[in-house]
Amino acid sequence: MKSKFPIHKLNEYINEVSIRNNKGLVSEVYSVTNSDGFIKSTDYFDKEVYSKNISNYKIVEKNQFAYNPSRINVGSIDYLRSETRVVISPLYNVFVCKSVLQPDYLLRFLKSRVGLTQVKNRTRGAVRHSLPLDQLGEISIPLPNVDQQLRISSLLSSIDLLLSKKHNCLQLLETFLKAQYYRLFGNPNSNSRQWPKKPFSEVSVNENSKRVPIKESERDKRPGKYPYYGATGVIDTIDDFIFNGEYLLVAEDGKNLLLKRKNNAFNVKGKFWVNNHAHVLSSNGEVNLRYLEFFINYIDLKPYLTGIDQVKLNRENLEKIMVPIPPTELQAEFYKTVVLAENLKGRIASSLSNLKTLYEIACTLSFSGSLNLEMVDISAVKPYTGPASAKGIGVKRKVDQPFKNQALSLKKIIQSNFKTRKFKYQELAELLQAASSDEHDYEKFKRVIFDCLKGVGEVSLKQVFDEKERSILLQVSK
DNA sequence: CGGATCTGCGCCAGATCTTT
DNA sequence: AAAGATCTGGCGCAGATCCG
Repeated sequence: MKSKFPIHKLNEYINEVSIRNNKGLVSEVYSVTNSDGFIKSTDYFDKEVYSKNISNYKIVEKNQFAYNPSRINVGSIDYLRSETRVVISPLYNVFVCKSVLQPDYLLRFLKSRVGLTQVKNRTRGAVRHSLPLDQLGEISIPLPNVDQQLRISSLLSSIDLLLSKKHNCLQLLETFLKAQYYRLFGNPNSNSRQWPKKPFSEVSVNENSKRVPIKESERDKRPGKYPYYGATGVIDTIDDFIFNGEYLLVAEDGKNLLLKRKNNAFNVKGKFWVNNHAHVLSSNGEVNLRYLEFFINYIDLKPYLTGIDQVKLNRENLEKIMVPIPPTELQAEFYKTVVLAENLKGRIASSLSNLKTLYEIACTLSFSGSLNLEMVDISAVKPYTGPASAKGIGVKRKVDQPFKNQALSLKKIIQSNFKTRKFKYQELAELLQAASSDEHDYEKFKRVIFDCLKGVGEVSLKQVFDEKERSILLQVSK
């Protein structure tokens, strides 16, 4: 990895934390997922998936990191942002950063292309690719001073903010369309406007027979520009097409028919391929295809679903659905709104994809140290000031290296300890960086220490090798 | 004995097989 | 061949097993 910043091994700046919930003081159970990071377990899963007894769970505090060793390669890592403590399953590894390494900077690095490559290279195991904490520690990270880290974080998070605002715009448009549908047609479930009804089979042409599933390995051999559709959207691309024109696709199976996290009916135009998980429908002129699409998305499909284990909307049941038929003019009015909204959605989506590219570029340039970050305003940013005390909240199973009081100045620490104190190179590097210096070479340490010891009488400074720690220490003695 | 690591379960979504 | 049923691998977890 190339960078203008000094490169360091991560293990110099992180310490494992393993504090259990033995006293049962923490009841908020979280998970760390690849899509949402830290999230309340019951918000992510439909039911309680965690143990009834959570006394062995690990307690996580604000700014501490947690990751799933078998899932970090797909992004299951995050640091806790909330003020309140939470507990997570003991399978997670929990660690804390020293103050010279800002959590947000570290997270963005580990999720960047160059960070993720290192993560993937260090995982072990054949079936489960697992990354133990000591291997995470072997990762090299470009480490500028705290000020620079904050600027990089701030720059990247401002792009993130724009991305989420664009996502919100897309959501708003969805809400707007639903409101428009209800305004024009009333409630689709109860047919509150009492429009005349026809079965689905009479208002569309089913073209399921033309579908062809192609297995993934085959698709890999046939790369191309045509989208390949599954139950709820594009899942791949391929070198050929079997449909050409405007169609309505309706999911045939999958839990999404109940959960509705994505649309079950969607409009597709142009040349494309469909596997055997979506019904393919074209218009027979009875109703506007787009009206039909939104109708399917807004109604409750539960009465039409079969399958005990695997949820399914088979063709027979789909064709039984009674579709209210509002006047053609109203359908045309709705269609006009849909086209306008989608035009807007398309423009937002393309700027979203540009923004994602921008984020990637900003990431690469930031970590390589080739951006001038003076323009980034960090006056409102509160830097992370190091690990908090975990006293009294649980039982520590593993004793960590005690952290030094960062509030004390380097000079005070050295002066008050000079008689017997030994200083680890790393400890000094940390203190020096905390004092916002980005230099940390051995000669500088000596100068700083001699500076600090001025006026305390005659002292000597020598290097000793610590057998136990297997590292070189600086010893100050009279 | 306690912490680290491995194994397997339930669930999901897409892939593939079986029946009509 | 179409429709439906079953299989498969990935995910996130719990609990068993391993090991110093």
